[in-house]
Amino acid sequence: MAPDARISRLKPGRRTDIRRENERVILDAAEKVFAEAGFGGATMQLIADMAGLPKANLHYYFATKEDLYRRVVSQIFEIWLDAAASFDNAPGPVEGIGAYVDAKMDISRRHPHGSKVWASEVMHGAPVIQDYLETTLRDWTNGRIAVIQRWIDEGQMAPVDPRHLLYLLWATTQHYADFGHQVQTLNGGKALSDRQWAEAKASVKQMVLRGIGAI
Amino acid sequence: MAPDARISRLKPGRRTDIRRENERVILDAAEKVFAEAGFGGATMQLIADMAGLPKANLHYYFATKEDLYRRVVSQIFEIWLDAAASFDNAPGPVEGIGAYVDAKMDISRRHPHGSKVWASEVMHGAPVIQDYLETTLRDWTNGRIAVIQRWIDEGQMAPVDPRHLLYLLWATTQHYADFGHQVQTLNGGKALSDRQWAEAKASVKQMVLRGIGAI
DNA sequence: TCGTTTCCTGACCGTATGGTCAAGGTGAAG
DNA sequence: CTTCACCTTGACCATACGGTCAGGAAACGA
Repeated sequence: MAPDARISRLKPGRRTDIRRENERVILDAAEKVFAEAGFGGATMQLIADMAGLPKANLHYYFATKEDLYRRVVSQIFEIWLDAAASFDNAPGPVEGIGAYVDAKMDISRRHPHGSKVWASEVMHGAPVIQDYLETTLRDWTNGRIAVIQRWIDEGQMAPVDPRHLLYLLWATTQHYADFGHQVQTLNGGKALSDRQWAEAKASVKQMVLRGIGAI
Repeated sequence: MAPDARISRLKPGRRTDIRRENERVILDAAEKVFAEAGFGGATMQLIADMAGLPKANLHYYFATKEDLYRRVVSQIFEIWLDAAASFDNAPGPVEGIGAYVDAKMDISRRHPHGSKVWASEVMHGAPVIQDYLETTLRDWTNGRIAVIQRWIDEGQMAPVDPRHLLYLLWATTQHYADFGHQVQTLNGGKALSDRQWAEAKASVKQMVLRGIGAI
């Protein structure tokens, strides 16, 4: 309201830190709760408890449950896109797809909650991120299909349907996050060790690269 | 109460039909609603509307929401196990895994709701079917691992880790159900045609069988 | 110190949900 | 027809949920 010629730039002071830190804490808690209980099963009270804040405080930073959920999903999509970059600038499928599998497996290990929220969102018909699917994801997919097709044309891999290859990659790498509980149960109830994660990566890469005739 | 020497066996009369039919209608509606909204997001009212029955009638057949959910999940597990039979009595991986992929892809197409409910259940930590995971699923998995290992020992396929092969199979085939909305969006918003389903099956089988060195 | 903005939170509210119940309807056996 | 077990359902209840709000505390700038 007060007219001021100078653009008042926010110096990173304590106030800013408070907001940023609280938003981070709430988003982390929300991601976990949404992943474990689903959107419908999650309650603001549960998220508040997980974040160690009063429920009313959540509504100070995020107007509604939907807003909070939207932010969580967007955050995941960003991570997803970052991994997608591993695909680019690779001379061939061995490097490109190999790096992509590595990146996606790392995400499954480091962000299992996020992966579950994403899966849940898509399974329920993508009510929140439908526009992302139709724009960003579609464009990214078409771009990658072109790259794969080029590799095929160059004789670097067998002529498989690029689309179904991408689905196989997405499905398999995300399985270790989304179905992590099942994987763990079948692993004697113990979470995969560093060694087992490395073996999983290697196995997936071997099967995929061999499956497309790249090795 | 009335003492009767003869065991009064229920002849399949109209009464029995009513119960069976209503339970079927309710279970079908519940499967759909649970798949679309998740357990927490599903409401008995929604299921009742979908089934075309008053809500109170649902509670006549199923005491609680949890009971209804439990029945839905069990039903899915049965279908899942039936498909697993495709694996057996195959002379080698081409026939065995080929048939298994076919069966699982068919399930993804015919029972997408069931697949989503199962996925959701596992993602949320399998609160209801944890015992199934630890008994039936674990036994089935170990049995199949033995079969795959035998094929490897016989030189019918490359020495891949059987466990990760199973995960790849589960993940990929179920992807077409669980992420069906995403697949459809990337297919121009149209559901896969008969032809496209056949192509998907063929692509998956080709990549997998080649990936394990069976073809 | 004072004024202003931002942050915090206990108490509260309207609504929707899972579940109950009592009263009535219905099919079929005797 | 009578009887009885089974089925049906509108009305109701306690609870839990998302969201609001007023009033106070804390963090700045001047």
